[in-house]
Amino acid sequence: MTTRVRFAPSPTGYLHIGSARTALFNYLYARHIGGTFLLRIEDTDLARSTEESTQSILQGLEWLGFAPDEEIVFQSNNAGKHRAAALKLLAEGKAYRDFTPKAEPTDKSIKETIADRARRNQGVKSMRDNPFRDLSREESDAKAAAGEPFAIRLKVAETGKTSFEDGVYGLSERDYAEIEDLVLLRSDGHPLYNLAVVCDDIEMEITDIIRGQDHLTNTHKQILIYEALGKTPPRFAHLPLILAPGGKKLSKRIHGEIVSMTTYRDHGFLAAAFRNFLALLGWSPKTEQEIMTLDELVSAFTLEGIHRNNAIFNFDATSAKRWTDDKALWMNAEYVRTMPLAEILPFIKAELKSAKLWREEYEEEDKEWFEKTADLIRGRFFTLKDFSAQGRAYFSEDFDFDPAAIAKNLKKFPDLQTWLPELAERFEPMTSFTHDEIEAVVKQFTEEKGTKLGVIMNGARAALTGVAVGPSMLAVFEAIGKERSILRLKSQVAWNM
RNA sequence: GGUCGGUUCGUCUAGGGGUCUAGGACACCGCCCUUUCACGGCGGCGACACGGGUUCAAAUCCCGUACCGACUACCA
Repeated sequence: MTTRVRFAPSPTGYLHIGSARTALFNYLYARHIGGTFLLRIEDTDLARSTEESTQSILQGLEWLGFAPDEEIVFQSNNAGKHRAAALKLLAEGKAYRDFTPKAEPTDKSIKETIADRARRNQGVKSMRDNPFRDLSREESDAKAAAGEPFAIRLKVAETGKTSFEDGVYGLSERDYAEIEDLVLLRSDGHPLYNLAVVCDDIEMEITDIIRGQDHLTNTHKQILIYEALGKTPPRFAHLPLILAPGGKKLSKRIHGEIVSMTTYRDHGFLAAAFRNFLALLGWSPKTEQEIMTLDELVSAFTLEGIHRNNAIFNFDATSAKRWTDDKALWMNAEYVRTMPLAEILPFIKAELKSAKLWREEYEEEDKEWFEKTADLIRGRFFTLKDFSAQGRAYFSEDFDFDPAAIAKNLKKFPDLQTWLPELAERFEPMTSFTHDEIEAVVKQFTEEKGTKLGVIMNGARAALTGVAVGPSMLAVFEAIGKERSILRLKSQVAWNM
């Protein structure tokens, strides 16, 4: 039997970082053993699920490169089957109708209500004391026929325990006494999560369920449903959670866009880099290699490398520099700088296009220049956005000057206001404008002025690129070209700022 | 409250009885290189939650405590 795994998000928000990692691990696991990777959208919570969210999740997955091997399953389409399964269990006596009126919602938070109730029931209430649990079939049928609303609950045995071997957490056992007669079907006829998941996983022939650790205790309930349905449960593996700094839950409400995958795409992250970063959160190849291609991740991935403790996604919302995890940023920079040029070129092109800096010549007569320049400037970039921001001066005459760069490299040396235009004049007669020739001219000029090379070079950098950082200035002159260099050295724009 | 799980540098992690004066990465700091720099090179700072056991030997095994987390719903 071939291995089949699924990623099953509920569309109540965008694809967040924890879900993205769950998708990644499922994907890596499937590819590692030549299995099938499936996607199921768990949209049974009609009140919270939105089409917009589904699209956002799909976009996130597409960006990361995890295309499902078969058609996407929408859980809401299977409600009829889930209902039928509940009815079947009812007919077989494995479930019963509970005529207890639905509890009224309180104004307290849901979590608190649950904890309160649990405390109150402590040592008082048994999990099996539902008055309708042992109602005779005749009585139950009669009440139902009379139109009394009811929910269908699974009849959990009095004694015994469920147990399974978790792929990450090891043996997990739970006494039946700890598990209530869970509701399968609501009184309004809607199936509940645990039933829906089990039914769908059976129908999709899922063999391995890899999901967040928050489902670890749910697993016991689900195993009970598998058993009632007469099916063998699949293998389970639970993943540690990804938490916010301080060890708190990472949530959309308090952490905002930082948890959304689309944020990273929109901030110039390379999917390959983010994937790589995500893989190392909660999993380790147990080697010292950290930069890994997808193929390397696939072949190194095993459940044994997954941790049992939660990981923290580290960031500082109050800092512009650390708006997201340092390591994610570093990883992306590493990819931007060292990826094979041919692989990153399409991404650079897309970035320039969206910034309206792309010119068709870059693919024709200026192809060589473009590739050489892109390769030159990426050495100090962190994200794709840098190509259109810090790198803007290479592709456009309309670029901004960084005030700090002007102050530090230009205005601090007032002589430069006349020197730079003079240097431009030295460039004018040059027939070959390349590294060695430029160096000779600039050095000669520097000596004549009795100043330091750095003063001229840094001043020129600010004038030519608007920023204080970049590659070797000789290479910059070459990349900007003779004509544009001359124009920018002569320009007084920066001086008037 | 109960059940279950977790706890190695600030963060991601290696290590699973002796090789640990605990290794790597990010961040931070310093030095070097350099025309600048957020490049590169070298170095530094920095952790086994706590308390008991077991053992010749414990970061590693056992117990307890603390802290964190999940679940405890006619949410998913």
